[in-house]
Amino acid sequence: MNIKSTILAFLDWKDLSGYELKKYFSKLDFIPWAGNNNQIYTALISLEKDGLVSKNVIHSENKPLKKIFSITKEGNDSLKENLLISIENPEIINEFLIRIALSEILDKEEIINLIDSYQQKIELELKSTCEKEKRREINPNRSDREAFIWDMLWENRINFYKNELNWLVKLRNGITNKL
Amino acid sequence: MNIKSTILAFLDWKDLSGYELKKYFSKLDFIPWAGNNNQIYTALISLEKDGLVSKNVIHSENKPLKKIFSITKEGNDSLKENLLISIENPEIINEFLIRIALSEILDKEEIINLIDSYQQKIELELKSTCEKEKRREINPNRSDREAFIWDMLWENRINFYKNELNWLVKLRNGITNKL
DNA sequence: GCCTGCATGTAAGGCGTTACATGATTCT
DNA sequence: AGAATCATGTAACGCCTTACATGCAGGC
Repeated sequence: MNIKSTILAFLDWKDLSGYELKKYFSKLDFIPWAGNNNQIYTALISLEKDGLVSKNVIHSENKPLKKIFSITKEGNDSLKENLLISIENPEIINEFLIRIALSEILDKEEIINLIDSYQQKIELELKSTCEKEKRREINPNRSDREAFIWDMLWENRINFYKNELNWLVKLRNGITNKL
Repeated sequence: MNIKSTILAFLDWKDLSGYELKKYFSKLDFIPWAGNNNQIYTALISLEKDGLVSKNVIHSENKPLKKIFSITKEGNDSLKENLLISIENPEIINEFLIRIALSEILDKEEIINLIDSYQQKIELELKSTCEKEKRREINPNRSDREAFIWDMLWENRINFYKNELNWLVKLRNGITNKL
């Protein structure tokens, strides 16, 4: 799944402008290209060139011009194809793990401080994700199945943070008791 | 934590060549720059230029030349500084989540197939990580504390996969019962 | 008067991967 | 004889982020 297929899938839900896509992406935790307009605008140009989306320029009074994109038949075929091929493994880049892996040089207090600040960060993330889940600002909600899947997406992320916090307690206790 | 600090931390453990660093990185799941020699070799050149590491070229008989790098006093200071500043949040890029988020276009069977192939992938990853944990090929083991931390690193990754599998069961059941 | 939001886009650069290139030795 | 491992490095490219650039409208 690259950014182009993701844009196609959103346009399959409803017609959107680059600006709207950017906003949506930044509000959904499971989408990695958060708030990056360069990629979104250039992807849209490329998708249009390939005939996978069509553009409709809207001039409203008292409003800046807006370019609304729609998915085409070819775009739909391309999306379906990309959804079904080659699943990649999840990429977890947790720089905290690298840090404590290499922390032999630090003394006990410094490591405990590191753990505590990471824990605070995760608690904040958990809180923020829970709030987003409650608000559910963006939600296609086209079927029971889709609603269920989107609930499960939030649950996945929330579980991750909760598990991380449990693991941190064990880590902190272990280190406190050593030496 | 960037690749330079990570290299410094390994050299703080023991003197290593670029080739050895590359091998170590590829065997440790928590290090993201797996098996990328370009970055390692160029980082070493840059670290040497900045005086953070020193180089020792070894010509053994019947063996290719080997450039062994050691950490300097300045490198040690830089490492300690970098270990203590600015923790980043974990980055989780799970393209499977994007896929099912956008899967309204697919029929039930196709989604179930997607879930099953992702589950198989995670099971394989879990198995592979468990094997690596048992072997513990790379393990500085300089203190009880460090040994404990490295055990916890493996546990962190293994927990992630197990939680993902539990979540997948719930997801699959939910979708099976819908429609 | 200033900040935020709407709305478009471009430029520069960093980070990371894949592939290329070379050459010796050791294992099968 | 051929494959794998040891060991070094370079080139090209793609992905992604940050910053820059513009302009209007509405709220404080």
